[in-house]
Amino acid sequence: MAQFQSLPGFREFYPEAFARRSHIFRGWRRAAHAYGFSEYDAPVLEPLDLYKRKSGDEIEAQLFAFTDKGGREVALRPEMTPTVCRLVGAKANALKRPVKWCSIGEFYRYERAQKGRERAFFQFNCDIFGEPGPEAEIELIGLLIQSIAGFGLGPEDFYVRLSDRTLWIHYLASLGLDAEQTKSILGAVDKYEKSGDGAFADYTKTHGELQGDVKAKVLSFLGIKSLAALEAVLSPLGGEALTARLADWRKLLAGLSAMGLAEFVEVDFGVVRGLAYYTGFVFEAFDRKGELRAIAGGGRYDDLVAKLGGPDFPAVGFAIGDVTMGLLLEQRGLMPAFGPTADVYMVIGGEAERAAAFADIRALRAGGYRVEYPLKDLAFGKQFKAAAESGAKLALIYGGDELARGMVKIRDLTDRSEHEVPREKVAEAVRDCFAGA
RNA sequence: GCGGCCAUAGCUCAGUUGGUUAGAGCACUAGAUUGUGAUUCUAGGGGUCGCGGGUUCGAAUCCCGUUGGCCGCCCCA
Repeated sequence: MAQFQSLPGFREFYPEAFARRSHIFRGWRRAAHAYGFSEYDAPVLEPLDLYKRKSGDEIEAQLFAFTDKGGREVALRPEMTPTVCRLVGAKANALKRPVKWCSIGEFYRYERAQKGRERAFFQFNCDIFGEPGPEAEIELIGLLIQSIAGFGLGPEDFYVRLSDRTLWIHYLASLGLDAEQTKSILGAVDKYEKSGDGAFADYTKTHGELQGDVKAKVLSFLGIKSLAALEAVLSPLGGEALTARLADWRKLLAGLSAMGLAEFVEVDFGVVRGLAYYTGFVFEAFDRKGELRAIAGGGRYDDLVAKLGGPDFPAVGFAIGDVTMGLLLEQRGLMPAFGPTADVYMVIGGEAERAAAFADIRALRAGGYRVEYPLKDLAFGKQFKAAAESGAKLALIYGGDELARGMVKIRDLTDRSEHEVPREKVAEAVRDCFAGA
């Protein structure tokens, strides 16, 4: 038994697990590439204040935070958003807009691990800066969907729930609630799906019982699942801002629909996102069966760049976690099989033939083929077995008989056919075999 | 931070009312096999039974503690 174990919630990636992780990363990068996003990265260790500024002092309890040898208060990054806001804010005036950036990195949160949540995890972060209108949301949500659908998942597997903190705040104000009450109600809405009526306990404790009709209206608003229902509730209230906001909604939904993504998107005002810094549209992606944690979450945060010391710079972004994403792909059988993979396996007669094989092994590898061979002399039977297990299409046989005649025998492991070629034509023959496949 | 369940080989698990040197399958290594494929047969390596303490003539087994895991609560950027 190993004397040392990894820390709780931290993951080790043996080759098979690493292959799964790479598969996920590749899928994300493929999507981001297609959508024209540029990849960046930044420090894993940041000043603690960066997170306190954004989320308040309480956040420290959820962080891997400590004082470094220079007396600096630091924290392992729990998320990318504050960092990317700093990066963008520092060069805001020099960046061509819209700024479309993405990154894949590991994040750390000092929390109890449970299904779909670890203390160390990877996130794919995508953000668009510099575009205040819903055109940015169309592009970003399009990318979010592609980043999940690209693995072979369809609208029957996952969907994006779309909501709007701006409209929630408008609506609660119209019910006569002040800013503090609004904040508290949004907290309750966030919990409502899980906790039911108990979600309002915190509100009741600080602000007293909600009036019966106000509560009924909140619950009814929370249940809105379509643009038509939204308009029916809000249109009577009138007002320029509200009218403009509803126009944004129509634009967003029409855009996503025109992209052919309507089946992936559902209006759902039960979503508000826990964090208060979101300022407009918010959204979360879930598996359709509702068995897993959220796959992804995001929204607009127009005030954050300025709050962290930059200029006013509108922004909208999302993050997908690797843990839930991986669980979903495994559940649906969409993780690729893992195994050693070679294109060519060299069967070597003995020490004398090894030197000849080495020259061709190097040449084939330089040509991009994946070539394996036994490191030590093995009986032919073992070598053919190893060749089969390596997944190679071809076995090149460097035997004493063949080499004496200046030939190499090529065995196609898929159909067990064999033919001989002159040694100097091996590279060419291999190329032909793969070209014909 | 709080609660429930769990911990035996790399993996999946047996292990009798507490009783001699803790087992099986899979996986791994080697041989049968000195020129042709996933079979078969044989052998081998691998365990402080999570860790520490207690009860007992004797503990993988019973008790306490602890660490870790899974699940839930809080939280979820």
